Amino acid sequence: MFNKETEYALRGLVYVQFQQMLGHKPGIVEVAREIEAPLFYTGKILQRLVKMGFLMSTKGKGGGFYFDTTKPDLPLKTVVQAIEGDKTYAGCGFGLKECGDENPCPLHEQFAPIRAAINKLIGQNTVQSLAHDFRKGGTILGL
Amino acid sequence: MFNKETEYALRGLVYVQFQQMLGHKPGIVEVAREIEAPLFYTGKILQRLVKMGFLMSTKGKGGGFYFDTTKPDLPLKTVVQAIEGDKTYAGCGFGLKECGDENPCPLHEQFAPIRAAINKLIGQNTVQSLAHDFRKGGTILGL
DNA sequence: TTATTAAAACACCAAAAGGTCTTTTAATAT
DNA sequence: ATATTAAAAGACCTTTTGGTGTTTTAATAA
Repeated sequence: MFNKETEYALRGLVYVQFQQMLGHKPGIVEVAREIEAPLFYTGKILQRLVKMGFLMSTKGKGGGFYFDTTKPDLPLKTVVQAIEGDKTYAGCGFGLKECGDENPCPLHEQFAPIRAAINKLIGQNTVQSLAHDFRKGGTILGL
Repeated sequence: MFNKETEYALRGLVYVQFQQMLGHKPGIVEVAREIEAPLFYTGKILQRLVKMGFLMSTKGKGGGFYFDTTKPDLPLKTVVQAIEGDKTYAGCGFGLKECGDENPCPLHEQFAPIRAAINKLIGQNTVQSLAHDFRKGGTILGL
């Protein structure tokens, strides 16, 4: 579905938010271990998320990653869009730029409801809502 | 949705089948032009499809690509699977190997119906059915 | 004020995806 | 037979993705 960077980013963000709910500010080593993603790559991705403004961080002792609680909840779609663009949830199955309701590819009509469902899913679910679900147990973030 | 190779392959296959319905056996140059894909890359992809047994070809004068009409219709899923595996229509949104009904990621339940719909779509539609639709007009294969 | 800690910055590397081009082989029409 | 045509084979090349590692900077606790 999504590329590796997006997958690690989503899992990492949900994990950080989950820890924040517990009053903890995790660092790169902890996040990478818990979401079972490559250590250095996870660090790079978290830092990119900070630069993109999705996440905050502090250096030094007691440092780590956390969310600005004054900001609104973060929809998955916003993160996906920022990392890999809209190719996953928009765009034609045949790769045609002109494909649309007026000028459809042979799959367009059948694909439209699926695309709409994906859009809805990643537009409505947020890092916060998923962290909340995760906290209640029954879901996993690693392996 | 799909990667470039898959997109060009699907468009190319549908175009070849469409031409076959008209009693014509197109070559690389014609296919690449009509589906508006890179010439040499299209050639490479069509040749791969021949090696994979999805398509037939003859060299020399009057040569080109065509389908073995004694074979059953070719579902898109078979082509997609052969080129890029099942990552697009199977697998977890969070990239977790263990994710499933027993051990779900936070998105699993919501994603399940979408994956099922994609599976159905590419499992039911075939190169032949799309070529038939294309022949009736109203759909495009290029741009 | 100086160790210590942890993120930021940056350099680098490997594999895969996407794409181009030339040479070889096979079919066919003359 | 041979010229012509068109696919097959294969050698490269570029960009993107995925990943690793070291050095620098900033925060804090002692």
